[in-house]
Amino acid sequence: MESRDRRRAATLAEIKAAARRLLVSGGSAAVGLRAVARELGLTPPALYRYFPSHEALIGALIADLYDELTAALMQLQTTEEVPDLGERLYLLANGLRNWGLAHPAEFALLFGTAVPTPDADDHDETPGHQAAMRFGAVFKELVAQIWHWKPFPYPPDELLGKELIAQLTQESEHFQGMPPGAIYLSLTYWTRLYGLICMEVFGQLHWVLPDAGAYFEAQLREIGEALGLDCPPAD
Amino acid sequence: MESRDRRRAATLAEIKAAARRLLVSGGSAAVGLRAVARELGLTPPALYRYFPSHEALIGALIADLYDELTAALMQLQTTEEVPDLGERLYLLANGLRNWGLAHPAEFALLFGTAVPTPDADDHDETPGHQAAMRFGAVFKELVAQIWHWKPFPYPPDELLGKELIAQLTQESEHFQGMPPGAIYLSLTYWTRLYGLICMEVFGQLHWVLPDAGAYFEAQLREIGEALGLDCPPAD
DNA sequence: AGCTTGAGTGAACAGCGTTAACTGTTAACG
DNA sequence: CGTTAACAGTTAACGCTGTTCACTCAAGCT
Repeated sequence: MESRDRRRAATLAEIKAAARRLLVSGGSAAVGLRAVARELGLTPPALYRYFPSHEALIGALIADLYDELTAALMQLQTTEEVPDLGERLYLLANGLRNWGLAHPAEFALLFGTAVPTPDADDHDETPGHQAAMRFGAVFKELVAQIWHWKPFPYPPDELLGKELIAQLTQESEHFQGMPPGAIYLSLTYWTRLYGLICMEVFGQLHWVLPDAGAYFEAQLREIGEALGLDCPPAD
Repeated sequence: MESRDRRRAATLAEIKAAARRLLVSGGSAAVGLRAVARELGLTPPALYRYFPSHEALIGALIADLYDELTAALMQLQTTEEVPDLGERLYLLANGLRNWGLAHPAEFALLFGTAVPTPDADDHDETPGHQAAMRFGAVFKELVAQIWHWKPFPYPPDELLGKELIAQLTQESEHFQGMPPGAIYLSLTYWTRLYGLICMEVFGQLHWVLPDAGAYFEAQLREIGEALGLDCPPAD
């Protein structure tokens, strides 16, 4: 005798499972309210008992995917107990890339063209945004750990400019007290990694590199060395 | 007495103008066949005299925007006659960023989530893709000019790895005979610039930097120096 | 047992891209 | 000059979308 709440939770999970199935097979455009309902043998209005709108359904799916990705990356760090934090970062970076390559549709939903809408006042308190923050924290915390474990040399303040230093100093508390120059390098790592993976997954590197694997490796070595981590050689 | 062809060309231009107006005011989702027709005081099927489908209309709009961006960047290089090629690259990079920040909706249409569809066989011979190639050539040619003007030091082959060197060597003819290491650095420049601008325009940097201008400047200096260009100091 | 809650349905609305058949106007040709 | 063919544009309709409202019916709680 399934309790009513359990039944509800079960169908809710089925809905999101069907939504994801459609996402994988046909891209984000294929995950429509009616299509999801069709997948479950329900009529479209039935889904409104579970989500207030189509957008909310997509939002929940996004949040789930973020959490799944976050969990996968955290597990990647902890299963094989790697003491070297630099190697952990390497695993993390490759984990994100592999996830993106293995799940391009999901990746596109999470990281493709996020905020073109300039509606400022509604602070993103959506579950998707919060899950994105949790995801970002994985990298942020590991980089901060690396800094406190083996502080890496960072560019002198004169090179970054007063204004940037001021902005980065303001973020110091969110980076566990790292100095602005170190935050700059961390941000550079994230920026380059993110851009690289997006370009590869979205196929914007095909015109010059059919297989960007080797390029990614080289870039990863470069930005790893910038953080004072000794990386494995190329060949 | 307007010739028939002229009238046709005029309405065709009006259609694309209306489409762009809708794009700017409401994002790419607002650019619908019926909305465009409404904007011109026409009925939706009338547009099928000018475009075989909604997708084709969007494609033409994309091609136009690419060409406009390309023209703006090329003009930026030639109006003020700057002999220093490094400064030209700097102007180009800033020009692309400024265009993206000034026209976020258009930028998103061009560079947001381009190729999630894994349909391989239909070689992209669409006007949009061709215009994108023309756009990319602007950067590619300038970087090649810089190389032949003042060859910059590039990482030794051992650092990049045999496979990457092999891939880059294959692209040497498309880069005016540049050695693989130099192509690698050029690619790095483009990759970092592109990723940086996308992240800023799409608002994925807001959570750490409300105004990414100073960060962009610093990054530009960094990648410029990697190409042997002496950049203006920070403050 | 009776009342309430809630999941699900059917019908409907507005909007979307697209097609077919049809109406004028306009340019071209014998 | 008059005929004809091409062409811009319309109306009506199809199937699709997200969404709302009124309704049914079974399960749960008191």
